[in-house]
Parts: sequence; C-alpha cells; structure tokens
Amino acid sequence: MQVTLKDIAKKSGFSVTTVSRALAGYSDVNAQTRQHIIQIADVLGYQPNLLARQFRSQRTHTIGIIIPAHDYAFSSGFFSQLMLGIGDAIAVEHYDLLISAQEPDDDEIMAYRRMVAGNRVDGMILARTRQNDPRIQYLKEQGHPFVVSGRGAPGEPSDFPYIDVDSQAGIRSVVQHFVEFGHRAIGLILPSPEMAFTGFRHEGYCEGLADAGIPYRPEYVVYGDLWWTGGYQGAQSLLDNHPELTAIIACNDLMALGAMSAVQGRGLLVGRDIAVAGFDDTPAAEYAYPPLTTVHQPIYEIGQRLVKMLIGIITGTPPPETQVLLPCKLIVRASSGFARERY
Amino acid sequence: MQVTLKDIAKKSGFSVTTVSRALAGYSDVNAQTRQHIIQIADVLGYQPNLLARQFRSQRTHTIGIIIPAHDYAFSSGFFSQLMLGIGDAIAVEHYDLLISAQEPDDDEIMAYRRMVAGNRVDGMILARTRQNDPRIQYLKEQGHPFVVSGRGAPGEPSDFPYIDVDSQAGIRSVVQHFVEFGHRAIGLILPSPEMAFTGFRHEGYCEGLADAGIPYRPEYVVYGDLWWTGGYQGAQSLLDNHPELTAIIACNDLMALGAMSAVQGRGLLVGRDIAVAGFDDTPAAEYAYPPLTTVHQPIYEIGQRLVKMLIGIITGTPPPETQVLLPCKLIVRASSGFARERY
DNA sequence: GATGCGATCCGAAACGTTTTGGATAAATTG
DNA sequence: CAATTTATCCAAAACGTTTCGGATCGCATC
Repeated sequence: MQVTLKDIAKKSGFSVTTVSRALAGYSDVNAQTRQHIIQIADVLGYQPNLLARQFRSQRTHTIGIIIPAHDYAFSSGFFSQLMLGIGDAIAVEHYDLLISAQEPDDDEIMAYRRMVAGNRVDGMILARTRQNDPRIQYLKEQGHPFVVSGRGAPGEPSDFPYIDVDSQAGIRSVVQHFVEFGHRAIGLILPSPEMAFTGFRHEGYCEGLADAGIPYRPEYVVYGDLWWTGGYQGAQSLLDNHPELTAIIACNDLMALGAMSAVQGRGLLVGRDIAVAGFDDTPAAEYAYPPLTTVHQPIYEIGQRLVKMLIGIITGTPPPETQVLLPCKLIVRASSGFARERY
Repeated sequence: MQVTLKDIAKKSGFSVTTVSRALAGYSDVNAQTRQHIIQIADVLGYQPNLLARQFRSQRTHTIGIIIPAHDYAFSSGFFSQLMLGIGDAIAVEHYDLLISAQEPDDDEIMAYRRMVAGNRVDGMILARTRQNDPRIQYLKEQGHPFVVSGRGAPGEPSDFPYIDVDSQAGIRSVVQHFVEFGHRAIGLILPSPEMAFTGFRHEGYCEGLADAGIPYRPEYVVYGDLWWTGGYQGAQSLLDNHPELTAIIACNDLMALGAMSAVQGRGLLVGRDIAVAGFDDTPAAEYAYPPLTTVHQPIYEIGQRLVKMLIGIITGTPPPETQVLLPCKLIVRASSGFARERY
C-alpha cells in the first residue's frame, strides 16, 4: 500500500540509510546515487510518513491552539481575524495548525496535556487569557514553547512571551472622545472580571474620567458575556437604572452591536440620543448601522507576529522583543457622531 | 523527561505489555493489578505519547482541512460558520482538527498528499469545490475518507459524500421575490465560473426569470471575486452599463455588501431605488444597513453533519445518507423592502 | 609500503506504543 | 487424577523514520 524507504532501498539496491540520507540532502551520498534514488522515489510516488518522521525526530512542525467548543469563538470577529493572521503566517513558515476544541465540562488542562505532553505540537498559542490563568502556569512549568495573545491581568507578572494591545489607553481615548463631544454620564459594559483584559479596560475608563474631572460612579459599570446578548442586556440594565446616561462603551464590537440594538429598541437614536462605542474594529463595526465608533487593534498582524515569535522560540532564535505591547487607535464613526450641547 | 510505559513497568514490576493493556482497559488484567498500575501512572503523571500511539495504530483521530492562505477564507462569514460547526462537532467526537494553509503558488495536491499519504489524518473535509476538482480526483483514487461541502458542478457526477444546499432553488426564490415586488430588470453577480456552485446559481436565476416570462439577458450577468470588492465592482459595472436595472442579486452576503456600497455611492437608496439580495445569511447580513435580504443556509449544521458523516465513514459506520441536499430559505429584509409600481 | 584521509555507504539502534501469540499457574470439569 | 478451561501475564515484533558509529575502498602523502 504505502511506499516506504524500504521499497526504494530494495528497488535501488542501496540501503535504507542511504536512501534516507539521499532524500534528506546529506552530502555523504554520491551525486549519481542521489539522482538515481530521487528518480525511483518519484516513480514509486514516495511520500514520507510524516507521523513516523515526527515520532522519530520529536519535531512536528505543528502549532497547537485550543478553543472552547460551543462558544462561538470562531464567529467572534476578533477570533476570525486572529486565525486569519495565524493561518497565513503558518503557511509562510510551512507549519501546520492543530486545533482541539474542548468541551466546556472537560478538564481544561487535560486538553493542553494531550497536545503538549502527548508530543503533538512544537508550540502552543494561547488566547483569551484569564486572571491567574492555569494554562499559562502549566505551560510555564512544562517549559514548552508558547506565546500568548493578551497578557496577565493588571498586577500579575507577565513573564512569558505575549503580544497585547494597550487597551487601557484605547478605552481612555474613547472616554476622551465622548467627553469632547459633551458626554459626562458614560456607561461601561465589561466582560467577566475573570478575563485578563477586563482590568485594563476598566482602568482606562477610570483614567479617562479622571482626565476630565468626572467622578467615577461604579453603578455605571456592568458586566456581561462577550457576545451580542451581553451587550444587549448590559445596555438594557444601564438604561433602565440610569436614564441620565448619554453614552455607552462596550468592550468589543459584538457587545456594542447588542447595546445599539437595545438603544434602538427603546426608540432612541444611536449617535444622537445615546452614543455607543465598541472595541476591536472588526468588519461588523463598519457594516453596522449606524457604523460603529470603535478602537482599532491590528488583530491580523498580531496573529502573524504570534506565529513568527513562537516559531522563533521553538527554533531557538526568538525575536529581540518577546513581550510586545501595541498601540491601538480610536476610529470615530456615526455611532458617536453628534456632539451634545454642554449642560 | 517524558514518562513512558517503560517507566511505569519498571516501577510497578509488571511488563510494558501489561501496563499498556491495563491502561487501555483490557479484561485480561487483574483488577488489583490495574488499580496498582493506574495509581502509579497517576503519580508519575503519565501522558501517553500520542504521536507514538498514532504511528503504531495508524489512526490519528484527526481530521484535516486545507485552506488557501492569504485568501480571507476565515473572514468570509460562511467559512467562520462552517468552522464553528466543524469545531463543535469535533469536540463532541473527541477528534482534532489539523489545518494546513497552502500558499497560492504551492502545488495544491501536494498539500493533500502530505496530509493523506503522510498519514497525518484519518479523513479530510473539502470546501469550496471547483469544476472538475482535482482534489476530489486525488482523494477518490487514494480511497481516503473524505466529505465535501458542496457538490460537483452541474453536469458532473457527484459520486462522493457531500452536503450541499439547493442554491439553485434558493436563487430562484430570490428572483421570484424580486418579480413579485415589481422588478423586471434584475442583475446577477456571480463568482468565478470555476466554482462548482456558480452553475447552480446561474441556473436558478434563469429558472426564476423563465417562471415570470422575463427573457434572459446575458449582459445582466457579471462575474467577480467572492469578496466585498467583487460585489462592489460587479455592481458598478452593472449600473454603469445598464441603468435600467432595479435589482441586483449577489452570490454571497459579502458581495452583496459591496454591491450595496456601490449603490449607495451613487446616491441611490438600497431597497427603494435598487433592491439588493445576498446569499448565505451570515451575521453581517443582519447587521448591515439596510439589513440584507438573503438566502439562509444552515451552515453551522452543515459543518456539524460533515464531521459526523466523515467520522462515520472513517469508522465504517456511515450514515444512511451520504449525499445530502438541503433546502435553503429566503429571508426578506429591508434591502429589498419596497415594492415597485409596475410599469 | 605503511599511513592517513576523504568519499561513500550501511547495519543496527532508537523513538513509545499496540498487538500477536503464547506461557504459566490456578481453577474447573469429567 | 487427568484433561480442560480460565485468569493473568509477558517477550518480541512491528509501525517508518533518522541517526550513531563505524566499514570499505581508492588515493594521496610521507
């Protein structure tokens, strides 16, 4: 069935060793011999058994990533963009990507153990870090190469390779923008406090208010899940309890779309009655109605750089910077389009 | 470093065979022995070397998919949804997903050979079939399990397992809807004729016109790439050359968004001046402004069923139906919201 | 003529697992 | 008690590759 080195050896009259070395391009095989062997391999349609090769050489040329199943991760815009960057970089580097989707009630570390201790990948990419993330703990103590999209929560050490965006400054700039447009009662919808970046966004919000001399009011901050419904429910709760609010910041675009929907459902006009802003600048932000003010982060490039960094670490040639904090940029669109008169 | 069966054997006093069989749950090992071995495995933190296991047993519990790099595949909405379904089903079945991204100038079949003949996966999922798709040829002659999202182009035999949607009927229903709303000059933007489904959508368009007694005019049909720009340019060209058009059908939602943008760029109102429809019913269709009339297809479920079907084929228990044609459903939204007076 | 050296080749081990085909001793059966 | 069955265990082979440590031979060097 399968053509192996042994078949080529038999047909060519050379040993398996020589065949292997000929095909691998070693210099201790005669040029004619090599030609001969290559030709026979060609005729037989030889395709190396990569599993055997990986097993023997302990290198898989594969990068792993574990995503939570039933979590709409792939649909989140952010994740799609990240995967796009990862996928393209992986193609360039001739690596493969092994994805394991983990059932919510399965032991999380188990999925990582299977990949790492199971020898299936040379390195791992982590996304959506949480406070005190046990996955990072595990990978650190294993000494297995990994890179992280995002960093430790505020106050935690981030003593591992990561790429993150300065979302603190990002949210701060949103608040600043809102304040410039005359808003003073600004709501914030955060994702679960467990997420590592939640703290940074919260801090950015506080800083923005402080810049403008607006007192921080904890009741203006609510929490929700990372998706449409989280934004919708968060906005409902904010608007129910605090009708004085004139602006809402959601922590990603999808939540912002949900928030816009809640605003519109009350007969209010997004952008005029209530300003809304998101985060990420996914394509949906542009297509939304009204188009969404948001904070752009270079997600695609982050995906690419994560792969390059990880492969550098794997091959022992890490890039000079392995802890990267990128700036992000406010994108003003119609969802915050109208300045308010000051009052 | 790595804990192997040998280590457990040494520590427990039993042979490697017995340890292996104990952990694998065979009945020919004493209950106490098994307990003992399991406990030692636990203490040592044994994690089987999956690479070795796969290599030996010729089963990887992994499904492969190859995506074109630099192709925005992950961002296409359709693909994200499909991956979501695939990922979730894979988690349920405890399989993994191996993704290889193929550089555009690499030999396409090579990527498949690496996966298939390289023994890296038990089966493959193919998407975006083309006319006379060489990948299908290859996988058929290899006798390697695979399933296809989409089927052969019209006229080609589809003698392989697939799941597709009856997009011919789908487009036909869009035309019918447009006709009912008074449109008679309806443009169509198709993707490359090379794509297998292009033929079906074209036929559906022709049928729809025939139903209404409207003569088919080939100049109302243009071709573009599958993304935003394809729709934008297609619509530009249609509107430039045929100002009498009052409706445009694009072959997916992203193209429809591009077409809407072209319409709006001319100061025309989508839905009133020019009706626009898409295909797929991705989330972007709902968030768009105006919300997009489109044809819903159950992409997530297709992804799930593809995985189930493939695993069935791999394990020798294929589902009763391995060639599935699903209905799709017209979703009318504001982008085709206004009926025209007949003229 | 012995020595050394470069070019070319190869046998055997190794990677960690599963499986095959028994071996052994105890228990059961006739 | 002999024969058979059952329960429990194991040695060795096998999967296909890479690599280690030579082996062989012709040729140049001293």
